[in-house]
Amino acid sequence: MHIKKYVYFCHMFSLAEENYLKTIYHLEQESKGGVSTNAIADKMDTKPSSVTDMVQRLAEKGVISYKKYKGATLTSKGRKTAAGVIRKHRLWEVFLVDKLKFHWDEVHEIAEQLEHIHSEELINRLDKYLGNPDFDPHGDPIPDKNGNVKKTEKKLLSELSKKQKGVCVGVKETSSEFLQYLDKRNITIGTKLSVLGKEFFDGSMIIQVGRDQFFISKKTAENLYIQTT
Amino acid sequence: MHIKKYVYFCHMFSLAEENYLKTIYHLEQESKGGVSTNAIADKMDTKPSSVTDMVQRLAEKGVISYKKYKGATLTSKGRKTAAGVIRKHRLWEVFLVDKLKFHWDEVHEIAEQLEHIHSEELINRLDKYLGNPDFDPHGDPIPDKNGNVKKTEKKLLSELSKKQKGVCVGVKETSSEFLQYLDKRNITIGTKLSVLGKEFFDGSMIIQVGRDQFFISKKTAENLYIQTT
DNA sequence: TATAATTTTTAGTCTTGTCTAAAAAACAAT
DNA sequence: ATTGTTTTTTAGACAAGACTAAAAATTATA
Repeated sequence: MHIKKYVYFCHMFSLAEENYLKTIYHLEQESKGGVSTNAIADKMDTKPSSVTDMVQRLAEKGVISYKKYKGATLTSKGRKTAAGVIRKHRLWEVFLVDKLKFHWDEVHEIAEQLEHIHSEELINRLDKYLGNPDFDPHGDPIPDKNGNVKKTEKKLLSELSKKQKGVCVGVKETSSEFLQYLDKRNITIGTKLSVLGKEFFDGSMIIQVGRDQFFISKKTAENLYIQTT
Repeated sequence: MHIKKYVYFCHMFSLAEENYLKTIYHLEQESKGGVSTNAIADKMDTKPSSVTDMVQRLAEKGVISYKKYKGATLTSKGRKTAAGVIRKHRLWEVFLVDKLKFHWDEVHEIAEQLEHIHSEELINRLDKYLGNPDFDPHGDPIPDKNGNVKKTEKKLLSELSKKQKGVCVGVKETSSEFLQYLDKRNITIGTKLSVLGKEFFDGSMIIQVGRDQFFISKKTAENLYIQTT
């Protein structure tokens, strides 16, 4: 429990605050309405009580709106801050893959640290140096300087039905286990694939990639973003 | 005052700890013998009492040796850790200047943040990407993976006497005021210069740079490293 | 609608890293 | 050798961010 003693006006956010904002940003997109305390705690691997505490302080700072028991929502100021952190994360990922030749399954944790480096000038120069990329190595869009993301109409592979074709444009899950699994099957951003069959009872699929055909579980299909063609 | 309750064995150092180690490393080189509490406090802009506290905890962790009232000295483990931080700092500075085209007076603060990113793989790849540089943009040597620095026989400009010549190989002071001052006089790493005259009573000098001749204060001369030729 | 289960919040504690004020040690000077 | 000054250390407090245990609010269930 924290007792508020002084009001302060600093526009810099701590590492912990930035992580909370980022998490709330992501959770907001998945589920409409306020983001619940437990959902945040789950995603951040902390306890709900810690979340309540922080969320109340963030509300005081004006970056989220929050009513007790009703969950949290980002204000426009909060959303912009969160998008800024995500922008940095994704730009650094591009740097790590394009320039330092890291593999796409190795960059997440390092980018988690780099996203908290504070320097507007740095990120602008990095952006330019990388050729103003629109997507990170996992196909996620990079927010612009104002925090805007152009949304693309992508679907989960699991939403496609038999005979539909498309291009892999991103992954939802970014764990190295999953990414390495995709590598073994030669699936990466830009890979063309088509659905040969879909099983109703377990959601599994048979897909074609190049001249290979193989089985894909529901879980896999729910973590691959496709742009249908 | 901190009470020690549990012994722990983690080999990761916090941001604050890394900064203390780095500071002690630098202070050790300037003055022989243990580094005093006040010296650390001065350099880090903290209070001596905070230093005592931290220094005692660092001693428990085995990275410095410390006797009450006698100052602190890095152990080999501590020195290696400190050199690792400095290695990262300087490699990032090279990146910022060489790749992102920052000016040498703009990189210090950003590198202060980047030096705390934890990833061995990252720094090895960065090193390679930059062409395994030996010196940072200010002429300071970059420690190798094991924390060893090859020492060069450089002198301060203030140590030279009339008619001696040399090449600027580094700066001691790295404030942007000083670096911008040097820029105005076209002095940078690699600049050849010669001492035309030296005034005894105030340590000022007349030097030649290219076809320009100008006056230089004692303070300036004490912050420029020269390799005599 | 009353009760049970779940979610969320409060209260209190802990750790790291900081601070101030005061005590103690070390150094300087008569 | 005693006194004074400086340096260093101790003691106690505070803030951020986390935790546990318990209380309160909400939601689900019968």
